[in-house]
Amino acid sequence: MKNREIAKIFDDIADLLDIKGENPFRIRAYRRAAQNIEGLSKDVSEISKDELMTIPGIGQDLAGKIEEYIRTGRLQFYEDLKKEVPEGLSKLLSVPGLGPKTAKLLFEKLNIRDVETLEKFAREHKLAGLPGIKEKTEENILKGIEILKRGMERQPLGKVLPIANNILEHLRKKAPVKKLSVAGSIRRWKETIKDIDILATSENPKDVMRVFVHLPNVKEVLMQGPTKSSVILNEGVQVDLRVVEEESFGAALAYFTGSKAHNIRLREMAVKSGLKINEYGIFREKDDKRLGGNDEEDVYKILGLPYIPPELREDTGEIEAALKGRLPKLIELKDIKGDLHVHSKWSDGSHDFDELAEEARKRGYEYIAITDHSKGLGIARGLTPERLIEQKKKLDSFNKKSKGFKFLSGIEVDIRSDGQLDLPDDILKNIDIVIASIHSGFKQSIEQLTRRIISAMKNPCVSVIAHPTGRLIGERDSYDVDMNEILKIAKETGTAFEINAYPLRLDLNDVHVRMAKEMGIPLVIGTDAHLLNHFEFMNYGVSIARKGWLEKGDILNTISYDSLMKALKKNKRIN
DNA sequence: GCCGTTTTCGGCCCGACTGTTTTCAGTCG
Repeated sequence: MKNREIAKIFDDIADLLDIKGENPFRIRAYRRAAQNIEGLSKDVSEISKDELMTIPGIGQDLAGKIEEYIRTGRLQFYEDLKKEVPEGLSKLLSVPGLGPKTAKLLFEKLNIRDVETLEKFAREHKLAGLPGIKEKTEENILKGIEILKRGMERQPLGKVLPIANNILEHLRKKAPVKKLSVAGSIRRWKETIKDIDILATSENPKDVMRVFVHLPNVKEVLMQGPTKSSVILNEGVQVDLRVVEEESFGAALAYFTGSKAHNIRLREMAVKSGLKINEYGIFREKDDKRLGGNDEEDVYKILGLPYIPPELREDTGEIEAALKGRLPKLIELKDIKGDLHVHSKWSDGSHDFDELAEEARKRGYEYIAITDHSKGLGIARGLTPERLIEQKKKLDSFNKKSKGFKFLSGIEVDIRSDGQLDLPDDILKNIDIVIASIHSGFKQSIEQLTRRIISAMKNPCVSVIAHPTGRLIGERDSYDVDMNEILKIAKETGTAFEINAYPLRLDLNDVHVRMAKEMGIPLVIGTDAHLLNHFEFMNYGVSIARKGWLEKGDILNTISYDSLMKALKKNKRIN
């Protein structure tokens, strides 16, 4: 899978061209191509050149460049460009508020080519005096470097979303708001978030802003105006609040939800039909007559499109699908009939079966799978064969007495570093759902890790591979696996893949989910709950599924207990 | 660099804010 690598290179090229002051549309072409390749649900190295050119934003030239990179492992154009523009220079662009023009200026006039030097010069007031730069700009550059250093760039959704919800609740209670919504990447359920965007309507915007900048966890007010205010919270996240007119709420919501690429496509379509879209509404170009904008649906309807859910708005084919009437009917939380990844007191979970059953019933579930760790994870008090058998007996007797709710006996069995499972087959074959996953040896080579997972999938007892890439967002990168290869084998073995809904995992991610769907691999969503309130994470799992274009029928735990048990047996090829 | 029932060349989204300016460039979303 070279998709990420190539996307990164195209993005780098865009940065370098940007600094060179190249044609902005050429730069945009590279960025768009990068984004579309990253979001691609196929392995680029398996796509012919002709087919590459059918990807939006990839033409003759870029298809050739992709081919060159796959064939030779390098891209001459990129190498030449790096010689022309010093490498560190593009790092300057990661300083918020500092763009390509300033980076170029700093390099040419002062030979600044890294952030450290930039900070030194700014502190010593050596930047002021350059054209367009005075004291205030120096200050802003230092502030930008500060933000960069504090790692305030992007934070995991799982950390930011609860903060955003708290703010919404506070504003609803304390401020004179009418309509109120989160927008931006949170609303699109991106896995990492740069800042929290909130949109409101009010008859008294000033009061709303006053309440906002006095939120209890505000650390610094960046700006405060009648329609827009920005603050930084103690948690290190920036929050922007915009108050708009009632009649513009829909247009503004669409606008501030993005993505930018999605918006650009919509506006291009609008222009071609003699229309204009901005954050105030949708207008007829010739006489500026306003056609709509109160509701978000207006924007799509007037363009002749069905409503596109926020999770899909990434310009990764959703507009084309909408035009053809082929948008998926996305899975919803209410479709989920049970959680297939739950830990109990028997290993490192905190609750017994009765507590878990009660919580599950409260959420309207028909079943949950108890999937404790296996013995290899000593630290989590993993189950020995004996304890697993004992646990299954307990669950069976619970099920006999229970009406309308069932436990699946399960296990999250460790895939050892040699690819062997941590428990013997003659034990596993009697368990309803065997989830295999990796908890050690992350540093192995891509070949080793891929082989490890494949050998687990080839074991007929294994129904599901859990958190297949092992990442913890913002803490630990994915380990190296050949996802394309693994999914191909999954297709052969009938193994399902998990969307682990634990907010720091979200593993598979949306791109892999979509890839799995297109390859016909069954998926399950599990929360990996260790506490009762972790059941709440199902929301994240469903959203990643939605972001991966999944429908109800693509997820196994949307079916009834009986059908699920049948499906698991069939997948395991055991009669 | 991409793209096309008006086009294979000449277009390519839109607006706000900031800091530097005296009409605008740079950056951002």
